[in-house]
Formats: sequence, structure tokens, C-alpha cells
Amino acid sequence: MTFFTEKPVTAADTTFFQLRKDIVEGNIAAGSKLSETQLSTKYEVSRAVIREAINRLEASNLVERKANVGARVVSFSPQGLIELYQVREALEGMGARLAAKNMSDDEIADLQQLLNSHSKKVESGESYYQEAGDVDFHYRIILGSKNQHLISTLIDGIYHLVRMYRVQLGMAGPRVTTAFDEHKHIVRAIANRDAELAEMLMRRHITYSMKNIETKL
Amino acid sequence: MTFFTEKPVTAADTTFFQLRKDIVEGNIAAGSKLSETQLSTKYEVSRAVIREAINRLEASNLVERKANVGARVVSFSPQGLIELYQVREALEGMGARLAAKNMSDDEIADLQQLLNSHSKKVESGESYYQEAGDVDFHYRIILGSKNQHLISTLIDGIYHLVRMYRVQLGMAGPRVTTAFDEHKHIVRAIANRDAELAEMLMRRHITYSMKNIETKL
DNA sequence: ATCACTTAAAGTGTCGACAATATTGCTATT
DNA sequence: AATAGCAATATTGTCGACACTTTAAGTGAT
Repeated sequence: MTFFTEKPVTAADTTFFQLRKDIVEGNIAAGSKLSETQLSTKYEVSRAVIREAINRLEASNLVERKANVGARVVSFSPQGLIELYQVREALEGMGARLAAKNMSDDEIADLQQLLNSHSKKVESGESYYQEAGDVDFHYRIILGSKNQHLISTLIDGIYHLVRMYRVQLGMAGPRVTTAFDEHKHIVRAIANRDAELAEMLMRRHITYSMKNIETKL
Repeated sequence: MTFFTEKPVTAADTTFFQLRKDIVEGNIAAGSKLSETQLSTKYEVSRAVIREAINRLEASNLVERKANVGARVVSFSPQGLIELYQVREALEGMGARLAAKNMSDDEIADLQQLLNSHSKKVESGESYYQEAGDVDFHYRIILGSKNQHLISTLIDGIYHLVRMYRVQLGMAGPRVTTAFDEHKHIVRAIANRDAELAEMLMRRHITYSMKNIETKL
């Protein structure tokens, strides 16, 4: 909902999306300074729209601003990554809990179907099961929570930061096969309307994911 | 940390704080439109700083903006309040868990002392145990989590929304005596470094608080 | 050579004006 | 009378210029 409807309407919108993409994908280095005048010439818009874009990036926790000094892209730190995953664990855990309560039967069926298509691709050797599939899975559950706060906090905020960290660490995608089993169990819990279990499994899933990243540091 | 250091340095800062106060305290009605020109004359600053302030209010989830249309103060809804408390439950639960791990012994001692002073005032009939005390308690635990994401999400964002809802519903403060016992148990869990229990008790505490509000609807 | 002070440069913060979009009210047609 | 289209108005979005702050460079004294 919040995510798929991201059509830019104003110049500040497009600049914001562009800047966010450039930051998340590492084209603008972590920790680097964002000069308003410089960006304004680079993106061929006035400083006003750059400022608006930077403000939104700040709200997304992708940049930090200091008054009268300027904005910098947030710099990577293992501690920051851990903190991010702690928040993610709390929010996505709650998301799974609510999804078990609030997802419609149709949505659950779709989710199971998505998992099946992933399953086939994994079995047939295609290691397609990568970022796109993983993201799709998590998005559906978050959206299934029907909690607008949760949805926008995760989808508009945290996920972009997570992706940025992934790029910084040079990780192609999430863990492949083991993660798939975890997904399966989560969906089963949701299908059984077992909110408690769904939350617990989702929290574990994210904890594992983080530990997997930690080993690569 | 993030909270006590809120000194305005720029005109946009002061305008933002003023506007936020006016919204949270209900001087600007929920659901009302925020006209840029109007506010610019009212607060005697240019539209640029008003726009910046509104942007930050939007990031705080206190107002909603639509392109080429304008900004409105978020409007109250029971559903919205429930969703807010669900997020709060998840985040403060994690906050308590982390506080049990990360608070220093001194900080815990201070927290216990704070609770004692509340206790005396409750026993002596002073129903002082109101918003200020409750807020102080929750802030210390959140800050004790040492998780910067958690801290800013709650203190810069969610708490203001919660206060706004409280004002809308005309609730003087939180539940008095029962809440105090809950606080006591939470602190004990933290002092015992029992992260699991601290999280569970905090989540319950917030759930109770929400149910208490629900009855008043 | 180092440090304090002054001054120049660069960058952010703020402003007022103009452009583009949305809303309102009116007119005309059926 | 109701509706569609159009004109007028009001509001937001964008721009360039100016003011203020920070930072860096440069000068002089110890």
C-alpha cells in the first residue's frame, strides 16, 4: 500500500527517491557530506527541493543533519546494524503477530502460493531465492498486519536502511535455503492463526539473520 | 539524551517545537488544516521555515501532507490509537529487554530511587503520581536500552502522539496505583538482569494501559 | 614554531516573488 | 433545476538572492 503507490508527483519527490536510491545503493558513500549547492547542480533543481529531499532522508534515518553545518550520510557501524536489527525484531515480530490475526484467508493463500513458487525455484537449482523474494515475503506479512504505523515505519524507513547495510557489507542476498524453511514455518503459524507462535518464529528468523551477518564481520 | 538536549538553534527549530506543542496540547484541533501562509503570519516567520516545521511534524506522524493540497493535523480514531499502542508495546518491550542488559548498576539504582520517591508520594495521599512521573519512568528505561533507533523513534515520535491522544480523550494522567505496582515489578526484573521477564512485564503494562483507555471510549 | 586573533571563503538558514496546481464560484447549456 | 465547463481565486511548489554561521586561511605577536 504505502510502498507500491510511491509515484513521485513533485520535483522534491523525484529528487528524494533518486537521492535515496543513490545512497542505499552506495553511489553516494556512507559518511559522505551532502552539500546542498553541489547536489542542486547535480540534480538540476533548486536548493529548496534539495533541502526538502534531505529533510525526508533525515526522517528515514539515512542522513544526519547538524544545524548550520550540513547533512551527512549515516556511516556504517556494526553496533548500528545490531541496533537496527533489534528494532526490526520487535516490529516485525509484532507484524507477524498481527498478521496472524488480521490477514484475510485470501491473503494467506497468496502468501502460501508465493512460498510454493519459491520452493520450486529452490529445488530446481535456481538460486533465485534472493533479495526480491525475501523482500516480497516480508512485505506481505507487514502489510498483512494492517497496522499503518508498523507498515510505514518498516517499509518507508527501516527496510531502506537494511538494504543500505547489505550493500555496504557486499552481501548479495539473504541466507538462501535455511531461511526458506523458516519462512515456511512462519506462514504455517499465520495460517493456523497462531499469533503467539508467528511472532516468536519471526523474531527468531530475524535474530538468525542478524547472527548470520555478524559472522561475516 | 535525545530528549533533554532539545535546544532550538534555528528559527525552524523553535517554530517546530511551538507547533508541536500547540498540536499535542490541542490548541490546534485534530484534523484541522495547516495553512502555510496563515501559520507564517501567526508565528511571524517566512513560509520556508513553516514548511520545514511541517515537514518535521509529518516525520513525527503528527500531520499528514498531500502534494499540492496541504497538511492536516492527524485526526483521532480509536483504531489509530490501538495501532499506536501495538507499536509501542513492541518497541517498549524490546526497550525493557535491552535495558535489563545494558543499564548500568548506577542507572538501575537511580531508577529504584525514583520509584521509591513515587511510592512515598502515593502513600502520603498525594496523587502526584501522574504524567510527569510516569513519563520519567518510561524515559529512563528507553534511554537505558542504549539503542539509538529505539530511543529516537519513541521519544521523538511515538510519545508525542500518545500525549496528543491523551489530551484528545481528556485523560489527566495514567492509571495511578495499579500502574505503580507494575512499574515496581519491571524494575525488579531489570535489576535482576532478567531481560525476558522485563520485556514481558513491560508489554503487559502497556497492554493494560491500552485496555484502560479502551474502556473510556 | 606555536598560538591567538582577524579576515576571507564557503555553506546553511531565511526571505520574498513567481510558477504550477487545486479549489471555488459562476455561467451557460440541456 | 442540475450539470458540465470555464474563469477567478487561493494555496502549494519552486526559484534566486540575501543574511548569518561555521570553517579555513592567513597574519602577527610571543
